[in-house]
Amino acid sequence: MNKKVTMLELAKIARVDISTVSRALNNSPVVKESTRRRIQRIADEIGYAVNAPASSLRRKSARAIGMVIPLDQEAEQTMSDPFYLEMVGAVSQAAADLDYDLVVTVPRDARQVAERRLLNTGRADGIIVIGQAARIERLNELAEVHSNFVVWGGRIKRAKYTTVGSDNVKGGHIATSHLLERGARRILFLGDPDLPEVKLRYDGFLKAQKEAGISHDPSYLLRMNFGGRTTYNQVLDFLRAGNKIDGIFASSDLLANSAIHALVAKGLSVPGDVRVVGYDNIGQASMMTPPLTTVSQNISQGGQMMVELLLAKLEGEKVNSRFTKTELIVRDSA
Amino acid sequence: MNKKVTMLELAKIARVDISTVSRALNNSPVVKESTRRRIQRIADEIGYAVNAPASSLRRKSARAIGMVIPLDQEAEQTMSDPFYLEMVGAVSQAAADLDYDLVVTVPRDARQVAERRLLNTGRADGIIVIGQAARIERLNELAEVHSNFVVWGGRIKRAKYTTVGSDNVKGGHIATSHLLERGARRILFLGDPDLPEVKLRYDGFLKAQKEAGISHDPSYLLRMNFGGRTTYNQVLDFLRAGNKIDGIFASSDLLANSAIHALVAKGLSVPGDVRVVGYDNIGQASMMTPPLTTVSQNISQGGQMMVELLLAKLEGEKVNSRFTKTELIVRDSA
DNA sequence: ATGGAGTATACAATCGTTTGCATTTCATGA
DNA sequence: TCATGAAATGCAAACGATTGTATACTCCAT
Repeated sequence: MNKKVTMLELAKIARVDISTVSRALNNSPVVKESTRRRIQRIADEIGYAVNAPASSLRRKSARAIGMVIPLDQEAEQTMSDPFYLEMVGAVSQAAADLDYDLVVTVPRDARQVAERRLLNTGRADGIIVIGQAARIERLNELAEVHSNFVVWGGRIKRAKYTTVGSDNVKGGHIATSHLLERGARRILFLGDPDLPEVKLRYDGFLKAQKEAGISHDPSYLLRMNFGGRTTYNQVLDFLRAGNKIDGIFASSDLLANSAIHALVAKGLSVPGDVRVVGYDNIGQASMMTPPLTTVSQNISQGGQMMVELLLAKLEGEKVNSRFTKTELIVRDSA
Repeated sequence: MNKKVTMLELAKIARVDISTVSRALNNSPVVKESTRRRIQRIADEIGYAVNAPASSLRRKSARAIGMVIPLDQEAEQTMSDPFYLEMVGAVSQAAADLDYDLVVTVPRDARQVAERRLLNTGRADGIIVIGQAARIERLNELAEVHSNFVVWGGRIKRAKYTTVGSDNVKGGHIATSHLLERGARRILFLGDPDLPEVKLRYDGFLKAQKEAGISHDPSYLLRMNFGGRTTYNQVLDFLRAGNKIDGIFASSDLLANSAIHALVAKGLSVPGDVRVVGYDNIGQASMMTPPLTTVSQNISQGGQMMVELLLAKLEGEKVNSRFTKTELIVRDSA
């Protein structure tokens, strides 16, 4: 049904050797400019496109990068965080700019070794892994065999691989300072400090208050996972217990949204009575109604950095910095 | 750095011909069971994995399906809708189950012909396109050249390709009935009826009210795009203008969330004074605090259906039904 | 004219699998 | 023991591109 044009046919039409066609299409400087253009024109006319598998086989490079999005146990929850899709988009575009395709894998359970498979089968030249959470050891193992992968996530001492992410301590610091500058003194923290990234944000949270000379009540911390299924009730209970707050730093925008709902339900106004700052700057944040003040992770920049770093590694460059920071910005809604 | 084990080496170790190895790994019935197991064991030991490009070249099949997520102009907005990522996850898993990889492309502008490229280069055997919105004509053109693609979206008369999606009219009907059954009489619709899917939901919305003998005031429709950047203010203005409502049917969960914020800001309680129903059942909905009542599209099932349908087409089966419906469920928060 | 330095193109090997066909191995019955 | 068919394995030709090396072609200086 589908006519498969091969390079050989194209060569015949152009009355040159197939090797010349190949060089022409790959912009080799040795082919004369006029021939190159002629060949290119014919290619467009007959709708020829280089066969990827053949090219990959010969080149020993798939011109594709793999992306692994682990979901661990709480598949549903993690999945629903818009952050991930924004990252897929950012990486896809950055890859496309460099003429690479993106092979996405969403391993069902963490035990799978999706990364290894992608690399060993030669389907991808390198891998981008989103999030390390509970997989640090596994990634360390992988690092001993393959070096061509980059991980999105916070900087972790014992990680033996290249990481890209924002400076979470700084992010927590910025968010908290934002609240302090606006007069908040009794700030509640939302998130699970057992998660590495959240822990760092919490550190920044504490640091900012210490610097400002504010004494922080350690009970002003509500542990909850990223999903936020329980956030609403937890916050409500916290308020009902008589705790007074004038600020909330939520470790994700999802949690912030839920928290705002709870505050309003309790008759508090945002940001009148309580100021709320989120984290991530998922695209939704800016349209969240009212817009949410959040710490931006510049996801698009992060995706681009990961792709560039990965390709640099593939080309054998020594990537000296093991950790690269993306920009952080407070997007204020006020 | 990376030792590349080839099938030939594996064959030597196993002291058989490379062709036997190939057949063994592909579970050909002609190789003796004992040899098959022996070869498999050795393969595991030395960590051999079939080289994908070579296999694809020879087989003339990439064992990969492409997924195109068009973002049109309002890239940001569309992108932030969690629906898309859930779909990526669903398709990825369905594909993985059938041993296919997933190549994701997020074309920057709608003018690109990402689908064609993926197919022509042989990088993907078939394509899944998410959303048709403004691209119906382009997809119709594509359909004349390639038949191996499936589109997610509402059923549209002039579409000449295979579509999978939920029954949007029915969905709108279900949502509206849900509100009516609970006593709502003055229901506001949120969404842009210029979008095909939304139009159908609106039709269902009208139909349900007509059946119930409720006269619907056509001014109870706030046009807004999926992004929902303006939803909060639009709803607030609508209320301030003195319009009374006791129900809202939002054509997406994002809009519903914004609407709830606006209602609460106006001093109305949800669902006490106004009942709100969303659409999509993005994972977030159930944890949206308070949980949102929404019409579920069963995204996971939808993704699976698309993959199965696509593979059936690839195998030449005549896919008779041009439109396949996924299940619809009202997830009630009450 | 002719040699030589470039420049442009052609030849042919190769990448790692899969698969049609030929060949060997094996068990079985005569 | 040997022919015989079936079962298991081996041989070799693809698949469609890329690339090192060899050849042909230009153009100019002698």
